[in-house]
Amino acid sequence: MSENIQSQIISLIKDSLVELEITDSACEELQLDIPAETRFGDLSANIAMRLSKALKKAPRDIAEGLIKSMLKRIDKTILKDYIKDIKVEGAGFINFYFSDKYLCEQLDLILKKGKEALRINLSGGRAVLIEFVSANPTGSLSVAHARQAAVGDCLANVLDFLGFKVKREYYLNDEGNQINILGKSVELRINELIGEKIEFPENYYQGEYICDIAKLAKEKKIKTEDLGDFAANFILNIIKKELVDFGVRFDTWYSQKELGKSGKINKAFEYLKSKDLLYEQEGALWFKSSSFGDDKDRVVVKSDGSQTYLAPDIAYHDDKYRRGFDWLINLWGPDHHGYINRLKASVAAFGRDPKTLEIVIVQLASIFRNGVPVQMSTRRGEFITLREVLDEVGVDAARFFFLMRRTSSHLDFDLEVAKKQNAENPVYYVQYAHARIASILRNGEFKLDKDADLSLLKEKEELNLIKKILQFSYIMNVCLATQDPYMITVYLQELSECFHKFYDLHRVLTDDLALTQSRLVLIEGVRITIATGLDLLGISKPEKM
RNA sequence: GCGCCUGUAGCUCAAUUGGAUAGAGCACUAGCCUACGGAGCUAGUUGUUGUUGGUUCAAAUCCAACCAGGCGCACCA
Repeated sequence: MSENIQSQIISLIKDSLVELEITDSACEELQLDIPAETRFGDLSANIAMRLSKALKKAPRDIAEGLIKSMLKRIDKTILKDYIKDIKVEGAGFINFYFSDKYLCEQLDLILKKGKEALRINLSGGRAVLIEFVSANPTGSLSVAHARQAAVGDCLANVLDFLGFKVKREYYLNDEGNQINILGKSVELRINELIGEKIEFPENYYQGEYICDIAKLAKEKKIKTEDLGDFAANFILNIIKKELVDFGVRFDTWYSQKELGKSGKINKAFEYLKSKDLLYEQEGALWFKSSSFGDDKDRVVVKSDGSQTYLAPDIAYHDDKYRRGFDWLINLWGPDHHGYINRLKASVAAFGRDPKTLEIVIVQLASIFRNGVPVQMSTRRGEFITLREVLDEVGVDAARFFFLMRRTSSHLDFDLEVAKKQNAENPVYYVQYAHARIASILRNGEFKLDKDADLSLLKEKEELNLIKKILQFSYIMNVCLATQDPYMITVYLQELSECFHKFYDLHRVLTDDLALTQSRLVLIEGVRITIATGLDLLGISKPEKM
């Protein structure tokens, strides 16, 4: 749906409100919705209902008055050719009906400009940094990380499509407690290899991979004090490979160790001290986060002199802004939600608007096999990994399934369903539509003619298909507003359904040359839209299956 | 105890961020191949939206309380 026609309609309504001398706060935020059902038109305004109380008039009467005023003026505007009808329906909705001419022009635009016609710039020139996954380099990526990777990558694609300057970043926790324990875990396994009898503590890393790293470290004669770094580096390379194989790339890998060396943490502390936001108590150094909405103040330097995780994080997020980003998006697992307030407090402490830091909590995914939950235990190192899911169902199905549900909702991922090649599996349903169109376009007889007469498209299914295509930009708006790309998967299933229905009722390739050419244009428009959506999801768009 | 998330058809989930008769798929039943890909389509059945109040012209959606499930609540990361 072009932004243009929406704003045209909104100014038409506004002019009518002025003419009728209606003023109310409700008039300020005029908004158009896409009705749930096509029989209620193509765009709908609820302004009459919202004005009802203030004006002490029935919504339908207000709507009638507005429509009368609009119809009087519409001939002088560009909408004359694009709006077929304006009707009051239901409780007082004002429904706008597109003309066939409008639909044809929009389809024509998509054919001539390709996916560029679907693009709208909503960025306002903003630069956004999306930080996601950021898993500690102490083991393979889990399915929880996998979902974060899929959501973050897709969200970045969407924001990029909408004109934002987007960078993807992985914060690398390459020093501290976890790395020390990792090093000690490897050290113990080496001792075991030498033949010593060991007791392996429960909080050490249990996985088989620790033994593999121990063997390698022993061969390479890595010094004991370097074992942590060696293991972390080794595992990081595994993680990088897993992400590449999942189709997720990062622009920057931000090392915590480097951050520590840079002196930026001390500088951040100095700033906070100058604002009187740090104080000592019981031998520890505290950040006055409660002054900025946190439940209580937080320790940044422990009484033993070491830093908590918050210390580098404060400097890290200050640094993100200093690098020129005006919007930060962090994707976190649900176990970190208690951390949101203190980090936002740190942003506010530097005089920045905490709203420019968006924390997206990505809920967990549960893995099922034929409806039976697959048990996971991170402690024993026996969890299902991204690698296992990829090996079993492939990139396309894995990405689609991780993106199929609202990000804030739990997700049930059934490995057997993801492998099925039928209608139960939505990724195949969508890809099948794309392949089917590609197959028709490949026919040896008719070529795509960009100047086809689109006014021949008159069937209900044909017009519905165009209308569905035009909803694409609306979906983009919702993804931006919610910072959640999942709706693309829902939309693509709906668009594919519209296509399959059309396909079943109407032949594309017929004896009627003109009609054939217009229908070829129609399905190419559908193909471009599906392809654009699949690109955003990071899923292949097969010509054949 | 406090905080966050969730609760919609037998199952998995939608519902255009407060709109019109709450919709899809699976499953079940009955149909559609001398047709561009049947990996598809058509028709039928399925509801006290966890409960009770409140706000609103309008509530699955917002607010309050309660019920049930998940996850947090460190001088761990």
